[in-house]
Amino acid sequence: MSLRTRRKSQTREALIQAVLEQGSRGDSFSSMSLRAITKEAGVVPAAFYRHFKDMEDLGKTLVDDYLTLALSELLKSIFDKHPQPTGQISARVNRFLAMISERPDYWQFLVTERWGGSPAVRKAIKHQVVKFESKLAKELSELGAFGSTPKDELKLLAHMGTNLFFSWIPDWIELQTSDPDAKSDKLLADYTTSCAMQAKILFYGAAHLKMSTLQAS
Amino acid sequence: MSLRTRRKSQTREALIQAVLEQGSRGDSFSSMSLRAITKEAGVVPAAFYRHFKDMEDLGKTLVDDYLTLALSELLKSIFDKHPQPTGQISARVNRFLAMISERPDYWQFLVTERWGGSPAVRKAIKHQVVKFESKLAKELSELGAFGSTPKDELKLLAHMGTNLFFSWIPDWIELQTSDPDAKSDKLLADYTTSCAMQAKILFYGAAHLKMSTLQAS
DNA sequence: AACTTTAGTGAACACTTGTTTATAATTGAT
DNA sequence: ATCAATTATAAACAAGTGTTCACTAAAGTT
Repeated sequence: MSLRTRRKSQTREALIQAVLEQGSRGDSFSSMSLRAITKEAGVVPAAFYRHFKDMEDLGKTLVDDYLTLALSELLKSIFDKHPQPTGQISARVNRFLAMISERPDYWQFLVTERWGGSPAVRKAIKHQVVKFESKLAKELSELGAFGSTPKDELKLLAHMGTNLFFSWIPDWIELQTSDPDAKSDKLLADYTTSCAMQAKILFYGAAHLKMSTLQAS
Repeated sequence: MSLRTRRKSQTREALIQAVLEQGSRGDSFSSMSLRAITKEAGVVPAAFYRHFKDMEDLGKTLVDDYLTLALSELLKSIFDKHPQPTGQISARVNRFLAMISERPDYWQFLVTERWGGSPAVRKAIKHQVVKFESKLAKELSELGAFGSTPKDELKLLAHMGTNLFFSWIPDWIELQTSDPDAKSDKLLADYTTSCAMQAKILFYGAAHLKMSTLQAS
C-alpha cells in the first residue's frame, strides 16, 4: 500500500468517524451537513469530493464497510465455540451488551438510522439486517434446542430476536454514558438481567409453542 | 370559540400536518426546515412564530397533543369491551394494524422519531411510550391469562409487547403504500398472520415461563 | 531529474436557512 | 363607530449550505 493511498484512507476514515461522532452527540444523519463533517474531520469542504460523491454515498459506505463488519463480529462473538454450559442465554446476552459497549457509536448509528431520514441509508441497513437475521437463524438451528424447528419458524424467531436485541441498544448506551456515579453498577447489572429475562421469554415461547398447529387460538 | 382563535388553530393544524406530510415522505424531523414547513402549510415563514417558539416546540406539541391521543385510542380499540372469544390475539392484532392504517402518518412519525435526531422530541415520545406501557400492563392484568402474574413481570411484558408492536409498523405501512397491485391482498394477510404469530410466541413465553424461579438457566 | 498524477486548499457562486422588523388587514371589545 | 389586539405579510439580514474551479504541493512514475 503506497504512502498516498494510506494517507487518503486516513482522511476518509476521519470523515466516517466525524459522522459517527455527530451521531453519538444525538444528531441524525439526514440533518448532518457536508461542511460540518469536513470541519470535524479537519479538512476543507472541497476535499470531501475526493472520497465520496455526496453524503448519501458516505452513509452507504459507512453501513456497508463498517456496520456490516460489526454485525458479523457480533454474531461471531455470541456464537463462538467456547460455550459455557451454565447460563447459556445470560452469558450470550452479556456478550451482546459488551459488544455494544465496545463501539457504541456504531450501534447508535445503526439504531437511529434504521428508521431514519435517509432512504439510501435505511435501505442499506435493512439489507444488512436481513442478512444478519439469516445468519442468526442458521446459528439457532445448530443450537440443539431448536434442532427440530422448521426453517420458516426459525426465520421468524431470528426476526423477533433481532428486533428484541436492537431494542436494548439505546437504553444500554444511555446507561453507559450518562451515569458515571456510584449507583451505575447496579443499574447496569439490573438492566442486563432484564435483557436476559426478555430473551428467555422469547426463546421459551418459540421453543414450546407449536405454531403450525395453533394457528387459530 | 371565537372566529379568530378558530382560524388560528386552523393554520396551527396546517403546520402540524405539514410536518406529518414530510415525515410520510421519508424526511426526518430534525432535517425539516421551518421555511419548508410554512411553505407546505401555505403561510409565510414569519407566521410560524405566532404559533410555536421554534421547530422543537412544534415537535413536542405534535407528540403531546396528537400522538398521545392516538396511543390511548389505540389501546382503547384493542381492549374494548366487545371481546370475541375465538382468536383473541389474532383479533387484537388485526385491530392494531387497522388502527395503524387509519393514520399512518402519525405512526410513521412516532417510529422514525423515537430514536431520531431531536432530543426534545425523543424525550417527549419516550414519556408517552412509558405511559402507554403502564396502561398496557394494567390491561393485561385484567385479562385472565395474566391474572396471577406479578406486577413487575407484567411491566416487563408490556415493555416487550410495545417494542414488538412498534417493530411491525414500518413494514406494515410500506406494504400499504407501495403495493397497490393485485398480489397485495395476500401480502397483507400474510404479514398479519406473521404478526399474530409473533404476539402468540411472546405471550405464550411470558405466561408459561416462571421467571422468578428460573433466574439461572 | 523531469513529468504526471492527485489529495488537499482557498475563494467564489448561487441558494437556503432562521429570525427580526415594519406594515397591512381583519376580528374583538368598547 | 372607534379603538385595540393580533394574525399574517413582505422585505431584509447575517449565517450557513452544496458545489465549482484554478491552484499548490507532494508522491508516483518514467
